[in-house]
Amino acid sequence: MKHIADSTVRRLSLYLRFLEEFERHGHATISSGELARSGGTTSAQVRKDLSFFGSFGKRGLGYGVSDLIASLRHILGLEARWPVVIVGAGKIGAALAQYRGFGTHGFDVVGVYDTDPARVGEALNGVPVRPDAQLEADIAALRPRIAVLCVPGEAAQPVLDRVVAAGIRAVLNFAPAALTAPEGVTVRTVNMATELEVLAFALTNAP
Amino acid sequence: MKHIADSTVRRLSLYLRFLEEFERHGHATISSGELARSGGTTSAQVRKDLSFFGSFGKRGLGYGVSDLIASLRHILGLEARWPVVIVGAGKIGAALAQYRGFGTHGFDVVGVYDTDPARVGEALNGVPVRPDAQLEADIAALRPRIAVLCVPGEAAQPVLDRVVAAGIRAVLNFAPAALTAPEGVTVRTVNMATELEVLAFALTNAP
DNA sequence: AGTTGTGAAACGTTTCACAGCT
DNA sequence: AGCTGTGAAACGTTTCACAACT
Repeated sequence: MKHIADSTVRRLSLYLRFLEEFERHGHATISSGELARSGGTTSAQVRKDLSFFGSFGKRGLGYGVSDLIASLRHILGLEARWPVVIVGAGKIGAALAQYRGFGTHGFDVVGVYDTDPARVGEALNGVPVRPDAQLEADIAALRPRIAVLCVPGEAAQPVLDRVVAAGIRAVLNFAPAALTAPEGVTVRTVNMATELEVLAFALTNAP
Repeated sequence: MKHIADSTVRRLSLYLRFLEEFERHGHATISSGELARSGGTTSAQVRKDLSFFGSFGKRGLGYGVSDLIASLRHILGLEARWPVVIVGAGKIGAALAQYRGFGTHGFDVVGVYDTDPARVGEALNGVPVRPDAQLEADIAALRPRIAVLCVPGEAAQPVLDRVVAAGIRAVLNFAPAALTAPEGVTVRTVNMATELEVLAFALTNAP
């Protein structure tokens, strides 16, 4: 398949959110224009994004809401559930482990790991915090496909290396660190400092 | 000034992180190539990013680390501290309020707000949780420039409208909702579901 | 010799505009 | 008549390559 832009995939995810909303409201069809308005983009952009994967609409009518939901779930790889491990049971890790949205969107937290013996044994939303030393064995046994890193900045690269060695190929990093991973491993970093600095820049250079 | 791409601003923030690291290690100068290697980009990209704002290096030598730190802090608007309010003292809001990185990067949490009387009065990292009804009055009094939204999805748009009406022009949104704001208001949304779905897509379409 | 700063070229993404289908 | 799907055009971003400078 032709390479798909990151921005396109992010918009597909957004479209899916709105379609689910539309379905709850009982709408059966939707046009690219309506979808665009919800997502802050244009109708041409919506049609182009979808066109990379096939044609899902009916000319003159628009898209069937539930059909398009099914197509998007297929495209995004959401037909099966994804097991996830969270590494780090500090404030952020614990908050994420208890976030209901994980489960409702098809992701299952199968383990939370921490080096602090005081935190091990605690149960977060039904998932027990396990010793960090167990990480590799559990990845081998439970076969999670995604790791979420919520460790201190200086621990992030070593933990990334460990989960990659254990077979993980997708990582969501909340640690304040820029990470390097081998080819074939996808890492997305959410960095609070960068987000705030982009806002500070916008405010500083406001009209 | 010519419009600066979002991607450029994000990289400038990253460069600043690395330069601070370099300074702690006692390095006095750095070349665009070294900076690029740390940040996962190219030397041409580093030079181009900086060139939008002026010329900060010495040909044949590279950049003075502390000079470039000062320049980047100036460009990003980090010479004064930025007061911030956090709306929502649930798991994520509380975790953020206690995150030390806020303070060390020049942002001061001046208030945390929640509708739940059980949470009001609690102190998070020295900042008391105040009643949601106080939000407008406190924004008027304390003049924060940035609001961080950690409320449930359905509350996000109403809260955004309130903080905008009260004078806020930059918002970091952790609520699972796509928000619309008037011209002149910058909103950045960090959406867990989207981040995970981008990873699921990458895994599904792996080589 | 080494590295910056920057126009020009290459590349990628978004928007346009319309043929084609319902 | 109305809306999709899509090549082509416009636009934006990154990479190249080299003159300018230390």
